Amino acid sequence: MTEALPKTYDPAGTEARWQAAWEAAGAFHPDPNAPGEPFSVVIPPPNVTGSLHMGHGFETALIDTIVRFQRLQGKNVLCLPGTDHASIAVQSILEKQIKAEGGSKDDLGRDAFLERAWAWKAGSGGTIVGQLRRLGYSVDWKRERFTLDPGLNKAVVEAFVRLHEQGLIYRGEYLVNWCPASGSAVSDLEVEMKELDGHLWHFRYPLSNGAARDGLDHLVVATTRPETLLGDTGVAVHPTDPRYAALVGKTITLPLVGREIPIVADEHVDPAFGTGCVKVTPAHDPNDFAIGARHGLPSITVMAKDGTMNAAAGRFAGLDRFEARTAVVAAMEAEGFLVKVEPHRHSVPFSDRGKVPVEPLLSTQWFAKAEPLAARCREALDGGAPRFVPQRWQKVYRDWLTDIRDWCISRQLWWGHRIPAWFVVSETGGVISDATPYVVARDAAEARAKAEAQFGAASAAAGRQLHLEQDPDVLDTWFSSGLWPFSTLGWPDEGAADLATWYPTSVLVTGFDIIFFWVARMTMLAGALAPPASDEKPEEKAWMPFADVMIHGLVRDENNRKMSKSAGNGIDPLPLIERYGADALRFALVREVAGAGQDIRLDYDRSTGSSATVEGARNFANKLWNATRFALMNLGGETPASLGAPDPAALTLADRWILSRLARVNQDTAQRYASYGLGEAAKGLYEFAWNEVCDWTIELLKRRLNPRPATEGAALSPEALADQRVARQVLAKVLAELMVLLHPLMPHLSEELWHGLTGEPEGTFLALQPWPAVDQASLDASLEASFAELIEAIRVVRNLRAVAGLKPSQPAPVVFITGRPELAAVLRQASGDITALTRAASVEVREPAGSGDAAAGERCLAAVSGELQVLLPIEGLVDLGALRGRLEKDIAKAEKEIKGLAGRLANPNFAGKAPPEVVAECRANLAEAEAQAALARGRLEGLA
RNA sequence: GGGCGAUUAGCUCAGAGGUAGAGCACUACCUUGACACGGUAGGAGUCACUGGUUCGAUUCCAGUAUCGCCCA
Repeated sequence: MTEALPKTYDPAGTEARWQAAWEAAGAFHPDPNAPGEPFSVVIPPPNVTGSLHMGHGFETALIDTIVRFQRLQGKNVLCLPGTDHASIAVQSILEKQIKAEGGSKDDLGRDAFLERAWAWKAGSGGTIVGQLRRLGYSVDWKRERFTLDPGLNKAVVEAFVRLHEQGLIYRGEYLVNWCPASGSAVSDLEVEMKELDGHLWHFRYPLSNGAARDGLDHLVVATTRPETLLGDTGVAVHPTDPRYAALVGKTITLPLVGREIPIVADEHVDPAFGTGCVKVTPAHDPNDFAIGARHGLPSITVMAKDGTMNAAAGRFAGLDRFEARTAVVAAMEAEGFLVKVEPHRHSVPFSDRGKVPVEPLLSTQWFAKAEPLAARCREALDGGAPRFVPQRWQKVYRDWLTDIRDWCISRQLWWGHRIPAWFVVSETGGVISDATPYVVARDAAEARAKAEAQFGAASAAAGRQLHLEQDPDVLDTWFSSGLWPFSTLGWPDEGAADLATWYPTSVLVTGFDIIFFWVARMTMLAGALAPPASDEKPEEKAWMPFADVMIHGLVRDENNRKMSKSAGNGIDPLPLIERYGADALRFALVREVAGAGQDIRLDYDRSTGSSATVEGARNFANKLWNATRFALMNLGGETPASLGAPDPAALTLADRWILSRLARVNQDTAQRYASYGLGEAAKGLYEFAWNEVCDWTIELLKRRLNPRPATEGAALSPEALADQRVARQVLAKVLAELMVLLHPLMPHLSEELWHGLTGEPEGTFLALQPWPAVDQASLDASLEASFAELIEAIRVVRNLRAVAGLKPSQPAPVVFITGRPELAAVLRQASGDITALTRAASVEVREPAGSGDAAAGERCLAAVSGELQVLLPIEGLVDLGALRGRLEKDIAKAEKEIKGLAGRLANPNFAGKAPPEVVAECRANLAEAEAQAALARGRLEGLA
């Protein structure tokens, strides 16, 4: 890249080239035995059915920025990618396919179905993994994992067996969330409440045998789900409700069914809702289930697992649950039991995956006991582990871990980790029922051995031969995801090198919507299973799967709506990457994230496919490209290494300024990256690179990089050549170091430009370089302040020229008047720079001549900034009106300031109570504002 | 019902107890030997509302309103 670069940066080719080079070189495939402090991140695995959306893009940008920074810090970094097997999602895709072909999964059978599922996975599954590469993700692709991999299956089985041994997994009959669409139980977390407009039906329930109390021969119950009344086994009222006190203990004859059911008193009933009487259907409602348990009411299930009514529903058997609702209401009305119907808005639980209302259903499932697991996590949190960034999310995590309910982990599906439990079906006549004994084991052989030990003798005595059948169900996908932080590193092999080196991991980066799914379940499972603490790691924290949890917000669409597949409002990152480059997209997303944990809105024009935000980042990339292009045209073929460090004595004011700024930005940026202040890091670098490096430093260096001999054609003086070399040294150092600082955010561009600047060979990577040491000797705050004054002076001159209407090409003499010797010195020292940047015909710096500056009478352009007067003594070209306007504005501004400051100082409380340095500063500002106003007034009069 | 977050320039967002910033958009000028995906200059805000604390509040506290999210 020594030839002149094209004028515009073209990201596509560059990005593809470096991605290929990194991967080919195995640049991100770490050795667990390599030196360097371990730093590890396991990426929350995206769903294997998914394709890349902006949320992944965003999370990837964050994670990759973090791990690239840590790599530059010399850490032994592992970033491990993968996908999860998404039981329900994959199974529903396949079932749809099979149905379209006219078959069913049951025709196919389990083995053929699974074969087909793996074929699907090999084909269209995991496209997302390929798409992630387009972002330049510095993960170790050789360690890529899938939650159904054999190794991970081993971990899942081991985890199940151990948790069962510890009594943390049990089997039982409880009300679970049944998703009729997928034909499986789902966990509480996979249920989403939706507000829907429904009805509240009021039904008359007659007391048994025509009995009447206090003139009442019936109760009125209100329900949103009439079809469940077929399963009612009681009616409940509040114990203190005087209306019904006399009826408690009596019975009701259930309409349509004729069952006699008791009236019970229960605290749970809200006397103010409806009539204050509720029907109790323990088999179809979680609250009723609890009431039923408290009062010993039986549970009658009236629905089958496909959402139709079963035989217990009598004449309604076979109807779909929604048809049954209509039919039951009609029958109640016909028989005179319908009192009234009111419109009613209520929450209906929906299955996340199936998109249909879930049915609370009594069924036998496997559960993980949550409380003991959660308790250990809460204790760890009291000790500060894990550390949440931003901290407020830890409350969400803690609240969820408090009053937690048991986790239903079995799924009636085929695609997934089959539950390692074997039923001893020979004990129950070949069928699996709630009463069938079982053993939990690592494989069939172990199961048989355990069964022999437990049941062999009794069976033999009864003349039976032991027969085992494995539970057909699989485990919740999240159960395997919950093991991800250690199952991917080789657990349960506790001697695995990866596990020893990189567990616990350093940070988990994920969205707040996933705190329960991943964060909490990972910590809970780790609490029971993770490898024991090693000597170096404090006991109480060693099992915690990650030290830090960085929570990010969601990416929203241009209308601030959550992007979702069903709403169809997702913004596809891939076209944006093609259009602007992966670096631009990454930078844009990270730069927007300064308010950590806050949602970000990505502007996007759907008609053109453009995004101003990403375009801005692309422009920034192009700016860096051109700055480097400029450098390559001006470094005379030299590199930072061949040029060496500049002699401090030879540096100009501007040189020392930019080197001080560079050191400071290096320091700040490293601190921000390390503490997850990624947005701030991006913003800081953007401002530094564009404003300080490009707008000022490069402009100031131009003259020195291309010195003009005193006379046309003459040789350059030795001084000019020496200064040119200093200018080259400064430019090369600043740009090359800037590329390192930017690398975590814009890996491809920085890699490309760093190679251009340093001339390093292809096989060397910026990605693996050490972070440059902060040059402490260069830090100089007072110098930075002086330089800011110089910049201000130049701006005043430019403003004056613009206000007066001078053509940019027209030279004009510049006179500075200031009473501050140190400012005068800076201006004199920089007069060459001022000439270059303001088209000055000449630059003169002088002190105010006594009271009422003699120059005041001169007819010239004038402006006042603080204690600095700037004059442009020229005749005939002046827009006097505009100039007066400018001065009047200066005066007004100064007067406003004077008013405010004087008012404050006049308040005796201020002088008495405010800190002395604030008062002093206030006085100084007032003096300066007064001086400025006086000078500007003098100038204005001089114009008259 | 409980909790959390947001409300600052036309738009998207920073910010901090001492009189407000950036990017985009806008206006004027500039095809200047890195870059028009650029440069220079400029205009633009009662910091949602009401109280309180304070010498001083846009910033801290309380309440209100609107929007969004989580939990029940």
